[in-house]
This record gives sequence, C-alpha cells and structure tokens, in this order.
Amino acid sequence: MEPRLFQTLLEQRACSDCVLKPMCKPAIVRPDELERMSDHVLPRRSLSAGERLYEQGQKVRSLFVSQAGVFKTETSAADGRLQVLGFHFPGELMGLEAIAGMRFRADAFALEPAVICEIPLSAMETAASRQPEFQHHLLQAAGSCLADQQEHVELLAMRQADERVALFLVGLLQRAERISGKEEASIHLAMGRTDLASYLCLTIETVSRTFSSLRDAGILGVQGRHLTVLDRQRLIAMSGSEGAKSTRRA
Amino acid sequence: MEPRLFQTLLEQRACSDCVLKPMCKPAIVRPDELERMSDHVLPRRSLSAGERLYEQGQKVRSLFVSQAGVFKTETSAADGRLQVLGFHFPGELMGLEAIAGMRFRADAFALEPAVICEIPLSAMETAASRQPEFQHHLLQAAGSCLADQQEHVELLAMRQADERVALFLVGLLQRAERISGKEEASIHLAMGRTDLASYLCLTIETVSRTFSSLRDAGILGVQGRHLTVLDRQRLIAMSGSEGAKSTRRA
DNA sequence: CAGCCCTCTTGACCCACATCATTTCCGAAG
DNA sequence: CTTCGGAAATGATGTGGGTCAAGAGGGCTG
Repeated sequence: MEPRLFQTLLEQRACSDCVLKPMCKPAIVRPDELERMSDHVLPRRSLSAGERLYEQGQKVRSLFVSQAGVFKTETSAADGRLQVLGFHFPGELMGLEAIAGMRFRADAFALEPAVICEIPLSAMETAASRQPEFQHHLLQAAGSCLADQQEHVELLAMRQADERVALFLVGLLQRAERISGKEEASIHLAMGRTDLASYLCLTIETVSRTFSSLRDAGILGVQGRHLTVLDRQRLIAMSGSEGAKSTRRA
Repeated sequence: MEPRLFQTLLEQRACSDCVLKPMCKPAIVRPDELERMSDHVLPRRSLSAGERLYEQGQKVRSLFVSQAGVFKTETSAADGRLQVLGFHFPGELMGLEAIAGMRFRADAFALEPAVICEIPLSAMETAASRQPEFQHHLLQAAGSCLADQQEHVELLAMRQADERVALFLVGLLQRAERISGKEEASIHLAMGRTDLASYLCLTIETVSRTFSSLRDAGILGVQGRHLTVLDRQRLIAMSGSEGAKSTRRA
C-alpha cells in the first residue's frame, strides 16, 4: 500500500472514531473532505519515532489522542526496571489514568512518526459540561481504557507464553481490522521485541522462540516485524480457550 | 473492636470519601449525624458474604459503590478458568469498565456482609451534566480505577512471588490506613488464599509458602486471614525496590 | 564492498514456581 | 467434648521459561 494513502486512511479512521470528535471543530465532515482540512480546533503536534510525548511525574495539563502512529506507555520503577503498560493506536485516549493524582504515571513514546491531538483538561471538562453527548463519549472512552487494562491483566494471567503471544497477536489483528474495516492477513509490529516482551512479561528470547515455534507450526510467517497470518483459526484457538489441558490455578 | 462501631466507622469513611457524594442527598453532613441518617437518595442493598452483585455478560444499568464490605471482581474464561481482577473497598467505584460495551465484563461478589449503593447510569450522566463538580469527581474516579488497574499490572510484572505478595500487603495496609487515618499494625484479609492467589497469578501453595517464609523471617505474623505486621520496613523493602539483584527483563 | 552496530534468533543449562500428595488447622454442627 | 469438612500448610518432584552465551541477519556509513 502506498504510504500516503495509508496515512490518509489512518487519518480518516482516527478522526471519525475519535473520542474528541465532538470537541474538534470539523466534527461531522465527509471523509473525502477530511484530507484537505487543516483548521482543527485542537492543537496538534508531530512526533518522530522514539520521541517522548510526556514524562512520568510530569504535571498533567492535557490528555492526548493519537491521530496517526502507535504509542507506548512505560513506567520505570525506582530500581530502574522498565515495564510497558500499553500500546496506543490512533483514536485511543492517553493519560486518563493520571488525572486522579494530577501527574503522569508513565512515560509515553511514539513508536513511529506520529501526529497527536492535545486536549487541555479544562477545555475538556467545560466541553463535557456543555455537551452531554461529549460527556457520554468521554465516559465511554474511560470505560474502554479500563476494559483494555483488564484485558492486559487477563493476558498476563494466561500463563503459557504461547497463549500470551497468540492472544496479543489476535488483539492486534482485531484492532487493525477495526481500523481498516476488512480482514487482514498481515501484521506490522510497530514495537520491537523488547517492548513486546516487556508488555507480555516475558523475555525477548521467549518471545523470539514463540514466534519461531508459530512459524514452524505453519501458523505465522515471521520476517522481523512483519508477520503473516497463515492459519487464523489455529492462532485464535491458541489464544486461550483451547488451553485447559493441564494446569490448575483457580 | 466492637462490630457496630466498626461498621459506623466504615460508613462514615465510605460516604465522606464517596465519588457519589455530590449526588447522594445528605452530601455534606457532619460525621456524627451520619449514623442516624436513613433517607439517602441512592438505592441501597445489603448483601451477605459470597452473594453476587452482578454477573458477567449482564446488561449494565447501574454502577455501584461499596458502602461497607469488600468485593471482588472475577472473570471466567470460556474454558472455565477464573481470574480475580480486583478487590474493591468501601468508597470505590465498580462497573465503569463495562460501560463501553454496555455489559459487565466480570462477576462481582461480596466477600463479607456488605452494603452497596447503586447509581443508575442515566441519573449519573444527568447529574454529571448539571453539576460540573460531580462530573469532575466522576472523571477522577475513572482515573483512579485506571491507576489501580495499572498498579495491578505492575504488581504482576514483579516476577518474584515474594515481591508480589509484599507489594499486595503494602497496598492493603495503605488502603486500610487511608480509611482509618492511622498507622495499622494488623491486616484482616477479606479474601481467602484462593482469591488472593488468583489475583496475584500464583498458586495457593506458593502464597501459603510465601506467608510462611515471611513469618519465619520475622516480618509477618500469620494466623489464617489475620496478619500482623512485625517489620514494616522490611516488608516495604521487599515490595519491589530492593529486587534488582539478579533477573534481567527490560 | 567492507566494516560496524543493533536487533533478532538459537542453543544449553538451571531455578522459581507449578503440580501432586499429604497433613494440619480451625470453625461449625451435633 | 467429638466429629466433620473445607481451608491452609508443608513436602517432594517436575518443567516452563529465565538466564547466560553465541551466532545470524540487515541496514547503515565510510
């Protein structure tokens, strides 16, 4: 796919599905007009790959929604250990977990060149008060974040490494398909093995070995960060339900 | 402590700190008056130990806040595996993660005799629109839920069993102290070893062994569900920071 | 094209924790 | 008090994946 086109698709999708849509000036706009729009109300900012969006401990003034590009959020413990808490795709809200303590609880990094929409907290609350519809969207978005986090816990609770990897891949596939609207046969990983391993609470060696065994089983084609789904059914089967062979734990 | 008094303390604390306070009729009321109040706006319900508050898959009409008693939320996977996702203390919001899909994603059970406040979604959104202060509280509450979930992930990412247990206990201690307002030397576990193990992604045997080794190390007194903190400093030290001895993982 | 660096892969070994199997504890019922 | 049953503790053994150690690509720069 031609990059420019891909970018445009992302843009359409991200904006048409964005929690901030009701706040963003060209809220309801025909998709074919989106491309040439430039006068958005919300401030935007471009980030290059690896650039930091916000920093753990920093005071929260705004929340963010990726408009293009995938982000990761990552905490660093006192002893220096890093832990990837989540990956954030276009249209997904970032930073909500920080508003209770008014400080960001993690660093956020762009994993690839990205465009971010910023929403000042004060503007957000004002808009939510005035527009019940937006308030509703906001609560829905909060609920989604929470549901995502729960899924992360459920993923970690699947103890076999291959189940975790499979479940993660199925999740990626679903997110990609929700964006493109069609069934995808390939996955491009925005993150490296290190971030992947951290997110799954495994080592990079284990992730690598798991990919290899999926490849050997004819389920997945693996070329670095480019994956090809060869046997969708078996991949889905591996991602949890089939387990139950041995293993106890309540 | 006399049960009646304890109940009263819980009641004061839960209500004075409740997200729903601005919606609940006797919102600002002197603590000494709370005890004899009975005409609350929000519907309440008593549950006995083990009773289910809501069920996975059920349509969401209301959110809940425990007013007294600890709850657990637990998902059951297709293959029957159960996973405890969280424990919910008085004053904490339950069910927000469900509003994106409009169905509860987990079962909720009272772990002990409990009183629950119910808030219909429609009433909540209306109130939030009319009272910016309540809207603000609600968003803060959503942020807290999210932060709690992140802490759960961080807990699971601490791989050593004893670190997880120590971190969990320190968390309980903090919650108890936030409620009572003073430093606590003992912890009463509302949950059994099975729920504890599930939450920590360990087996009950490992939890039990970890408790024993904490006891043998003179850090903790263990009598079933009643724990005594003997060496607070070492317990806190174990709960993460000290790690970093071996183990890699990014 | 060579040299370099960085990410990923693969192999060999080992340990923390799961698993399986008893035993002990403790509260409720009689 | 004794009996009973479920929860918790303890012991013995096995293994998934962490750890350590080498390669193997693959994309830069000179």
